[in-house]
Amino acid sequence: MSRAVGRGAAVIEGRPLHPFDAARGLPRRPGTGAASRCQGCGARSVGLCAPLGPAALDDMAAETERVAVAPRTPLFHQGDDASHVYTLAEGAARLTRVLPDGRQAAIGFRLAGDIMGFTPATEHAFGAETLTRATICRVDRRRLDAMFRRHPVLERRFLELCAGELAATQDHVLALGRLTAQERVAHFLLSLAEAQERRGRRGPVFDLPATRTDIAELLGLTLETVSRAVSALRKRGWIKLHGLSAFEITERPSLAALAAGEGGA
Amino acid sequence: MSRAVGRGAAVIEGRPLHPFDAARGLPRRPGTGAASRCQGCGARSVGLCAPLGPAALDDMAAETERVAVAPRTPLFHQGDDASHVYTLAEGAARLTRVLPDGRQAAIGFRLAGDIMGFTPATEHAFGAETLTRATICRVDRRRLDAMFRRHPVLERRFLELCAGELAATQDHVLALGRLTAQERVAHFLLSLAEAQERRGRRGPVFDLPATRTDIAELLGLTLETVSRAVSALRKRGWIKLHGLSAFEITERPSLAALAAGEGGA
DNA sequence: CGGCACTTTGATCGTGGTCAATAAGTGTGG
DNA sequence: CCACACTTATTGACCACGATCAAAGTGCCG
Repeated sequence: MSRAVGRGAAVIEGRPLHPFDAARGLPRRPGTGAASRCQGCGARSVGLCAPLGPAALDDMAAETERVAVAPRTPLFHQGDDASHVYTLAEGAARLTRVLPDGRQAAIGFRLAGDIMGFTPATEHAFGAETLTRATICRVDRRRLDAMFRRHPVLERRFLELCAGELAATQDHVLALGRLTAQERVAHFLLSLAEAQERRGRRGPVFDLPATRTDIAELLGLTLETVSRAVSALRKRGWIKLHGLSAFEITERPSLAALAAGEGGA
Repeated sequence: MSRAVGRGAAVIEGRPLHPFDAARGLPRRPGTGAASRCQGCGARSVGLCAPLGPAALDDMAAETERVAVAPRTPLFHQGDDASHVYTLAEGAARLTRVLPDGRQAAIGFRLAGDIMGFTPATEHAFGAETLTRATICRVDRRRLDAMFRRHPVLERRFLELCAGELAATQDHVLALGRLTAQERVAHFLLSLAEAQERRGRRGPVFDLPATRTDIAELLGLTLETVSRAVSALRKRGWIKLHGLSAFEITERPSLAALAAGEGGA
């Protein structure tokens, strides 16, 4: 339907990154062993391929394209043919929907190991774009169906991931419907920190792979309100900022209580 | 964790309805043919058992308890053991979450054919309660896993339903995050009408199986705001009310435009 | 017909949105 | 390495939508 990426290939650190649609032309390197194996999912407990054995992993890798993508690059748009399913191997991305009048909302953020764009429908109900530099695994939808037949455990895994996403999205509904601006921001920071901890991040400082505008679009607020809420949390001494793209939680219990809505309305 | 139902069995039309936990003591009538078959799911395109053949349906029926439930009856609570999966065969229900301070939000409404309470986690992340009189099919989680092995198509069906719920929930996120009160109410009425049409309802009048408070808790508003929004739509001549539990859409295009957010807010 | 739950409508208040100006952080070229 | 340009964040002043508090109205049941 729409071109996912502009003309010129983005360049970072002197190495050309593949704007996503260019990957269409890449030679699919069929299973040549460990080198082609999808590290991003195979290596972790969060990923799609977590339950697969080595042989199945190689089979999977043969069906998968692995591509580096520049920050702020659309992977697919709302309304596009749902011809592929994506796994985020590294980096951060967000899923967005647009209203006819141009208002935009982010449905959720995705980190390494998360799947994106899996749907039984024929077209994507939302768009996806990277927030940071990222590595993406892409599988053709029809090849994936064939994989399901060869490795039934994979279908079970999809079901688990899908149910997990559903739970996360329901949590988001609760936050949007019932939490105040400051509570939502606390909730967001905390869940971002927890997601990074689940992925093995150590130490007190977490990545903040999003601008105030990104956060606002996720939380149903404006960028000014997000900024005010962050400032308030900082002044209370509950969080600390390190530059623009990192933060630290200094009073987790207080932040958690606020995020859970224990402030009394 | 918590008792789902109070002591006395609710009685409607002189016939005792089973408060849900009482069903635990009911004899499970194993597959005695068509009479025990789960009509609620087997008969429609929306249900869990839609893709099953007659033999598989009987097998399924043997594993399923079918129970009539009174209006406003909790089926399970947030935090309960996720020991069963439920299908709504008739009637309407809602899924709710509560915050520690007592604020309550509805995650979504469910109509005939929808599944409730399916999760890979060990406990329910939300509670479910009927809005109207309803008929529920209940399957033990472990028996369901066994069913998955006997009828792989069933797992695929669960995946589809799960993905469908995810899409609906994401839509809800968009509505909560970006639509005004009136737009949300328009969106709600329209999607309720569409859900009933998908289930075969004919004619211009739709059930409204929810009070203003129910709708408010679903849309992240107060009951007064919902009432005002409904009145406004009525005064514009876009909808009509028929008593307290039915409504009619008289200007669908206008309502749809509003619900989609084309008002340029 | 009476009682009750739900709904509607009104008046006032507060959170967060909007518009606007300043400050901090980041990247680039001299 | 510093200066400049640009992006992103912060803070302030004001306003509007929806929340809150309160009272009257309507439909539904016994």
